[in-house]
Amino acid sequence: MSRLIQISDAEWVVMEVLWRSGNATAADVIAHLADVKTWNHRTVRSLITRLVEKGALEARPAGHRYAYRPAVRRDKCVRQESQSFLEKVFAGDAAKLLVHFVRHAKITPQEIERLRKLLDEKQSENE
Amino acid sequence: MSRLIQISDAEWVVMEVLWRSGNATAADVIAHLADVKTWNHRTVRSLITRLVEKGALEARPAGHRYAYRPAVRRDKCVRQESQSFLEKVFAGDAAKLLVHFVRHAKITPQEIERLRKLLDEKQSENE
DNA sequence: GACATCTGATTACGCATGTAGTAATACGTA
DNA sequence: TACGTATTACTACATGCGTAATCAGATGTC
Repeated sequence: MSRLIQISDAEWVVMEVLWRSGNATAADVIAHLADVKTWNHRTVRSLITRLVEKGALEARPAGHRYAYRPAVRRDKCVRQESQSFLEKVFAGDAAKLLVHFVRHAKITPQEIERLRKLLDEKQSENE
Repeated sequence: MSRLIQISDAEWVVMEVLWRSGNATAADVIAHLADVKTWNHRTVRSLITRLVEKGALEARPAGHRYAYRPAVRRDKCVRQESQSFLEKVFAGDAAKLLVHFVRHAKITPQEIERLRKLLDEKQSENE
């Protein structure tokens, strides 16, 4: 029964702050984003409001303002975004996607090693 | 000077047809999509028109109608889409993305083998 | 040649998104 | 207590997107 929540690019940036801090006021979020984005503080508040309407954030009264916190788990949203990207661009074929990123992405030798191990695990699961 | 062209989900489906056939009339595209999508033919024509406006398709007169063909390479669009997805969801960290998909995706043993080889190549490039 | 049909051009329309502005209210400070 | 300030609520507005409809001209068909 898990409703599908679409989180836009700009909203995602806000969610990242909340996923990291777990709990914050609008002012906190605005402060965190000041380094990263040139958004007007009203813009950030609008994004927060929309995220609450969408059910991605939860607003609890805290004094005369709200404390916001995520109402959806990050990993779930990541899976959902990943899935729709996979379907749009690689026709649902994860192997093609992996080939693409292995080819075009910058990866360190350590990361390559890590991936190799993951592939091993994956293979043993299959057996 | 390569302009950034945004191709929406629905438009991408149309582009796939043109990338495959290389050259087609609107009627051809509509026919190809009939199996896959329930779109009204007017919808498909609208999408084609928008793609021409965006510069993603090229329309050449062919008799009393147009023949359309891609004006942008698929691999370039794939890279662009991949890059923005990577940045949105994995903060630009390709290794994290790869870990995610290796973990969550269905991959056959053959594909795992293929990826292993690609990692080998990648590693030797690094040296 | 008359009429149905195909095509492209133009228009529509509601919802999402990026990016705020304004109004109302509560608070803290001089 | 008066006033500037923070906060939320509501409103705005252009653009993009999904999904067509309408209009006008070219074509094929009987």
